[in-house]
Amino acid sequence: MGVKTSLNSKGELSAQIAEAIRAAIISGALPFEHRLPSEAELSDQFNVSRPTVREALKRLAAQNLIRTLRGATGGAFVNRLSFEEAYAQQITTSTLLLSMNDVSFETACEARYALERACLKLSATRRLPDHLATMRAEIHRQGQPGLSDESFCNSDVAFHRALVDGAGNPVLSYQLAGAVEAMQPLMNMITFTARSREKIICFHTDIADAIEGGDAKKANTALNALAEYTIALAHNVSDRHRQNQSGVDSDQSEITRSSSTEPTE
Amino acid sequence: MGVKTSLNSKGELSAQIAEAIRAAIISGALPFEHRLPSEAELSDQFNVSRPTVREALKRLAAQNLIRTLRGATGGAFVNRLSFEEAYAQQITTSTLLLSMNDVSFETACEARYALERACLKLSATRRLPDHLATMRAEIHRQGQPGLSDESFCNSDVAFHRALVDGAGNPVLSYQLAGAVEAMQPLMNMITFTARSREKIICFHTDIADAIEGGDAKKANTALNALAEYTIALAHNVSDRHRQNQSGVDSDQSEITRSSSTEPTE
DNA sequence: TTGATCCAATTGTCAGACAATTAAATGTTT
DNA sequence: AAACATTTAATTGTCTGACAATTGGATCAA
Repeated sequence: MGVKTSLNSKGELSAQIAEAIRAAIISGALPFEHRLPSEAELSDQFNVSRPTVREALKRLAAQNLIRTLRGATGGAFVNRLSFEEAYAQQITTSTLLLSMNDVSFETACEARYALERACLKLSATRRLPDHLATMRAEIHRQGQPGLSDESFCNSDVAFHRALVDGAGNPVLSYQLAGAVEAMQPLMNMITFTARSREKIICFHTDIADAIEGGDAKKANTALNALAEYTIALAHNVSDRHRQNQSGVDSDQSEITRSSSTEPTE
Repeated sequence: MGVKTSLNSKGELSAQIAEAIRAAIISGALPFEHRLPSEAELSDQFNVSRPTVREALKRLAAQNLIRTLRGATGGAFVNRLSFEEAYAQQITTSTLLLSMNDVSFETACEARYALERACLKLSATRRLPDHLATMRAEIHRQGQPGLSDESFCNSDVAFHRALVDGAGNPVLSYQLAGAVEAMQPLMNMITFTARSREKIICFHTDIADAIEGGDAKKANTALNALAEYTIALAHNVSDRHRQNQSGVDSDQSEITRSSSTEPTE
């Protein structure tokens, strides 16, 4: 029996090994919770050293494909990708993509509201009392005086999450999580005046009312109004931004310290 | 100047280091194409060994956050996440999620068509001749006799990709790529009869006609019809499937060989 | 100036060791 | 026999030091 697996392709060994194992997982040859051979056995099978195997396993761990446990019964186990993990991955990827490709606020906004619009009909018929309660609660929170911009944006995200989750389709929620959450940094750029908050809350209330009444059409109208208003707000901000902006080129080259760091020596 | 960075938090060092660097990248402290310190310098800064640093870097590489190059001017460079890479990541994550959480065909289908519906309006007004041409070409291809099920599904995906891309919003395309592509394995399970293909082509034609005429409403109607029909088809298949299915439990424990492998000794 | 050669920096890989962790096996006491 | 403490073995996590492979630039010669 061919226990040894040769790798002919080119490139780094750890990448090849990671790819081989990933393919095995995706194909279903390695079922969930299945324990991979130990690092020592793998390095034997692939005829490489243990550090190389470890680099391969770390690659897979970074993609949530496996978890590793220490100890006598430890090892690397095929991870069942949960919706939670998928959400998180989706969000980080979306956030990075947006921040790295200077997507215009208009484009991102358009995408976000277009996607949300897709949920309205389902949400209007299926939303549970929970979702509605969350929406109402967030609206209330948004009306609190003295709420920071960041908190307001967080609440905004929570409101829309509830709206999306109301559709009762986890796949839909997963797909939209990235769109909604990834917008947050961009949203945070907008300094909401009291007046604009008031209007936004008004739109939110309209949406919640429509969802409560099962009126998808009315919800759609309200969401459209919110979308238009948001984009208009952003337009103002970006105009002001353009005026203030000069060629600022930060030249930091040190890695930012993690929260728990201290200079040594 | 504190060159050394201490890591107080718990867990594996390589994970902590990866997280610190990832945070620095996401925060923008490390701009694109910026070269990270060499592995030796990093192991100095974080006060760990080089293998540990390497594991951290491999984790980041697996997430497309950095690339590494060998040689005198080599090193690890902050990678600008392209839409292409983001697509690919999005698709693999979505595919895994669906295959690992036995999402019902109905749920996935509903999500997919709901998302697509979000693009119709934009696509009807913005689509370029290219998109329309692709849609027409794929429709034609779908009508070819003797086309394999897999090719038909591929063409189906291409058709819908064109529809989505017609909206002219890369963020939207990115978000939907996962939904559409991840459905393919599920779609492949359905054996399309000549009769059902004919109907699907009919719906596709209706959609293309509507998009060409800029009639979002008509396109919406056609897409709804297609969605209903697809789900009905799937229902039949899953019913038949249920009858045939008994508890099959494969117990493979070997890692599938990569395409270029051979048993040794 | 051009071309070939050498050099230094850097990542990729290896080997072997030890630390840390964990569950199971073993032994001991009640 | 049951409950508890101890040992043990397996496994991952980390370190050290070394060498190979690669690659751009420097050096030097024609």
